[in-house]
Amino acid sequence: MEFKEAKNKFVQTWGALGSQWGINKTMAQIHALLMVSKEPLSMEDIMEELQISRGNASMNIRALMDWGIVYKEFKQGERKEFFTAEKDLDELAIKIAKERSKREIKPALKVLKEVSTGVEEKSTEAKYFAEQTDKLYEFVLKTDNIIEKATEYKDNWLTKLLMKMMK
Amino acid sequence: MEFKEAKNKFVQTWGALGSQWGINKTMAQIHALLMVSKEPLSMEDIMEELQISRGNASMNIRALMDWGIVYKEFKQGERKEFFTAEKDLDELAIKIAKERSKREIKPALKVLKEVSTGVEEKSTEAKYFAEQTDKLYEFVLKTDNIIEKATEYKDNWLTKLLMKMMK
DNA sequence: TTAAACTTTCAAAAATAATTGAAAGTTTAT
DNA sequence: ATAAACTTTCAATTATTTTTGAAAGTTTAA
Repeated sequence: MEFKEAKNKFVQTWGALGSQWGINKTMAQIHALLMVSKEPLSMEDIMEELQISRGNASMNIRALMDWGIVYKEFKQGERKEFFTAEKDLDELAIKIAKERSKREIKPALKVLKEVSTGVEEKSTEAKYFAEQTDKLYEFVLKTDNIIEKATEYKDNWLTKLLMKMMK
Repeated sequence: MEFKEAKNKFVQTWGALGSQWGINKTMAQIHALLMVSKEPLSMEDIMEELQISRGNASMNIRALMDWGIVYKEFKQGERKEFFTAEKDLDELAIKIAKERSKREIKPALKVLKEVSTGVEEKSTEAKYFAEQTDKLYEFVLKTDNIIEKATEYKDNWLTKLLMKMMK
């Protein structure tokens, strides 16, 4: 397999995986590209390599930086900005987990709490609803807590998590 | 808060959460609705409650059944089909995890393996690419294995996983 | 201060995904 | 075998999301 071909296949696959997980395809592709690039890339490089517009590149790079998984770099004597990906995979996983927890899980938990406790009605149906949403609340909360604990440790987090839970 | 209002809020929230995780909104809403319904619902019920077409209901119910998290039920003397959600949350999580692993992670792993080992070229760039994709492969594989182990246990899976890993 | 080099913004366009609804298909009862 | 009751399919439509590209904004150098 040609290097170029392999790189393209990787970038496409990572992009498709991103889509399936609610992440914009281009965003995932830029990330993929930066993951396998030894040297930081400029916006031009990225536009060129992925065949995308300047606006698209700009917006998605910004989104990746907001997630804290892509960094801006400056090169000696160069005016333009360069970008690199967070390449420590544990760190990457932690950042993504934390961000998704903050943006999606926490708000959902808030709503679950509200609806599970906020209904006065005492019909069988309403009681069942409260029961189920409460269970869901507890479950999601538990899951989120595990993620939170796990991300307190950077290296070998699972082992360390186990240690703490066992003591 | 009115029961109806709360139910609606829950269904909408669950639907939005689904979208953010790459799951069709209606699919997530149907699932949400069934989660809080004590009695099985018919396709009519679902169409009515979510204000969606018959085709939409049919396709998304089928998808939920393919995921193994919604079941068909038959009622005494009734001709039409009724549906219920898997309400055991551990079981639900396991099914979702397994299905996503099978559909998305496993195929991605295959590609990662291919591209990380398939490039002959010996340039610095190509070597770096192979290195990075290999690391990614190992990481995703490790993560997928943890999920796999975790889902071997239905109840209190984490504790049991720990036991096994500790021995 | 000016202008070149570069980045961001955002309305419009394009691409993608979800939804509809009616026809075709299936099952059940008689 | 027929028809009523119900479900599925899928081409066309609609809604949503992404992308473009040019104008506006920013920074740097001289």
